[in-house]
Amino acid sequence: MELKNKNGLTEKEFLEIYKPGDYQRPSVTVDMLLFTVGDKNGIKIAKNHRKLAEKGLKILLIKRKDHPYIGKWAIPGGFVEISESIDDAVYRELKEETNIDNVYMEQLYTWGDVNRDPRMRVMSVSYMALVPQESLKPIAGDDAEEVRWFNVYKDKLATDEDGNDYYEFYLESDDEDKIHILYDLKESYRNIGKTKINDSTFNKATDNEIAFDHYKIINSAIDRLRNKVEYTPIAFNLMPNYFTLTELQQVYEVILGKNLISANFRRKMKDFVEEVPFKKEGLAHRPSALYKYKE
Amino acid sequence: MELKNKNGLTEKEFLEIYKPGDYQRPSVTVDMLLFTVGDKNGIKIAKNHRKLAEKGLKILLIKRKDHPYIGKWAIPGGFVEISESIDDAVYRELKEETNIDNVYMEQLYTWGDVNRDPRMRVMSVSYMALVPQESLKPIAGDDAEEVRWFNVYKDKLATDEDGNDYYEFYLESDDEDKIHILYDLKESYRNIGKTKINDSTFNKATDNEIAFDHYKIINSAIDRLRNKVEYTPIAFNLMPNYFTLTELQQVYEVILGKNLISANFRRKMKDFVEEVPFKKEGLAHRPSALYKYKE
DNA sequence: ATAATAGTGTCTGTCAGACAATATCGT
DNA sequence: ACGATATTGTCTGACAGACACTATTAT
Repeated sequence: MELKNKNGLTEKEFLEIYKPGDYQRPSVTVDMLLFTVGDKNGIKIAKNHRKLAEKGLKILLIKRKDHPYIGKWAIPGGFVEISESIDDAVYRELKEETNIDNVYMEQLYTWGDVNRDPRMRVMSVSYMALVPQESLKPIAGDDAEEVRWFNVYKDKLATDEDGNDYYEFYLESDDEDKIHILYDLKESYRNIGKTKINDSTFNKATDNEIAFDHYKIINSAIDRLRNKVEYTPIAFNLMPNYFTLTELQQVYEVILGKNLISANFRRKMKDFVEEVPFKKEGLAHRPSALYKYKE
Repeated sequence: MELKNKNGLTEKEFLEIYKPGDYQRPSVTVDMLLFTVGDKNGIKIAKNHRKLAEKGLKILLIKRKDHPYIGKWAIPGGFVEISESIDDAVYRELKEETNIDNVYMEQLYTWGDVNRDPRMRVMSVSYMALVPQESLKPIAGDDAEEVRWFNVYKDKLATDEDGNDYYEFYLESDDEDKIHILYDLKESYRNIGKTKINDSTFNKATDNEIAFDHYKIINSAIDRLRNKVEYTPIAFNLMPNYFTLTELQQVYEVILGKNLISANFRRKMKDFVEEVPFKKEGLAHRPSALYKYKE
């Protein structure tokens, strides 16, 4: 059953003389969207009022130190080598740039517009992970002048009569030279056939921009993260070994961007946690039971 | 604010003299998983018994006419050109190979193992669509000797004490020279950090194989399709303008691979359909109301 | 009348949102 | 006792699965 092709070649013969064409190929990168939940020092400087919250959803960005987009903030990542799988590449980059191991990176989407990068054709496969802020020792590398956690917000402001949704979407760093990057975001809907498609339109509202199309990637990752946290135990990646249900609830609230009712939250978490026989004491109120992740 | 890099170049100057490195780049293809629901002529020739069903979930495959995997069945697709976006590529290929327009193709996953293709490094971005069988005029092209719809099944057989799930996963063509491609599929679970990951292990149980890693891609697309059909109106892409609720229910049953209770199904569909003022008559039973897709 | 499919009503349990009520600490 | 947070109970409405029951056609 040695099949031959129209030139009378077996597969072995075919492969021996096979030469890849010399047409142009794209470069392929992996981008890592690293999220965490951590303390927030700063306050909001945006259009609408917001209560001071003590924890915030954060994303790790690097400041580019060469063209293009020099000085702009970008999602960390790097090129996929010819001899490694895409998954291997993203875990390698994660280890190299943050020293993190043993975290599941979920593939989100592959971005393939033609002019994403002014140098050449670059496709980017984006991955996401939720990591404890402390677990990470970011290392500024060749591409990065600086590495920083940004609080990230996506709050719905309104829905118009056509069903378009308007959001305030912004990133903000806590550090002394506070950076605030604001986009006005409109999510509109159209039909292809009978399927409703979502289009996002960004208006840059501040000078401090994000490099490349990375604001689109961040926006889409937030949606995925919020969705994912609702039906998977992904948030437990952020918790220490023992934690209170209130601490866990805060993590969910920060990721979802809304307040939850504790009675309902506890009911929902019941099967995913297991009480341990000691408590968190020393505070001026009833001590809290501690729990660990179950299963 | 004309920023210069460490070599004293502005962005314009940098881009003018920029030369992409000569490192090797991967080839990138798009793969189109075209599903439909249609009449089934054949009967099952597999391990367990199955009632004869009149409709089946089908996927479009092409028979390769050159090495590698000559004579094997593969998902249609093609290379992404250097000057078109990935989305443009998949819609172009769809139009070229099937003459279909105006269908939403959803990006599923990007497959990037190193040895997917024995010729060279090829990454594949997979997309999925549900299309009416009649709307499609498949054209055998350069790569394809033949184009054919395969009934596709993924039935759970058992779960063992470790929580591994065992499936029968197979493809089968209706035509006179019936083709039957069977895999024994085990889905196991492991943890990376606190996240549960699914691994699929395939054992080829027949000689008629699928080209490349396309059986993995098909398997993962079925999961996505079943999930998607539960919470989006994607199935309406398969319906004609006017249809009965029983016909719609059959489509759902075929995609989900299980029977539904009509009272409950009707309740769930109530808001998505609108009755039209004529009926489907002429059959030896109560005539059915016709509906159209609403909104 | 019968076969066959169309269509309705209703009981059940589950689950989420809202919120009231009670518990237990340090001060 | 008071303030603060922890924890439980319970009412509600939405919804899904199961299934019994009624309706309407051709033969």
